[in-house]
Amino acid sequence: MHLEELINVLKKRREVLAITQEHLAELSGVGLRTIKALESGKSNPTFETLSKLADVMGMELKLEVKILRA
Amino acid sequence: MHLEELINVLKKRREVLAITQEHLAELSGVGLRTIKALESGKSNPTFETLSKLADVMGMELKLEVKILRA
DNA sequence: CAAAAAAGAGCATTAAAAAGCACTTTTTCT
DNA sequence: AGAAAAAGTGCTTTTTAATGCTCTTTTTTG
Repeated sequence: MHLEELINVLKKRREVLAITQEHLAELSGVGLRTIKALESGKSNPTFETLSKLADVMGMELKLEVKILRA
Repeated sequence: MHLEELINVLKKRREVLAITQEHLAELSGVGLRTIKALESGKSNPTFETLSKLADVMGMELKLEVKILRA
């Protein structure tokens, strides 16, 4: 999953939960500025930032060996 | 997946592939110092760093909505 | 066991993530 | 259309990730 894709998943999830960037900032403890930069594709977020956002939106980060396809 | 777990997965994968930190650094373009710090749990890696390492070791990062369990 | 290789750690520098503030643009809603 | 809310941007500061170099410790291997 590339960064753009990950960003889209985050945004979509926030949309589904119907919460604002500001509310997400409060819930997650991640700065609003950081969320804005992230969602608008202007940053290379740290694991911790992604983790905080994922946690509070009921998501999880995974690192897996790729499945081989025929 | 928490950071410690992710680190373990990365280390295990490198072990399976039987490559050294140095070789991984060359393959991935991530600095050796960065890999050492990451694997010894002394950093909060960026998405880009994790992505480079995952790519070259045939792994992938995922962000998913958590599955509800009974 | 001794040598070699690999991993980990200290120190310093550079680049950039995170953060807050204020302002603009876009979207939403009445 | 106009108001209000939300999202995005510029600027700045602080913190820290990433990096390289050197050295120590640990692990592997002959």
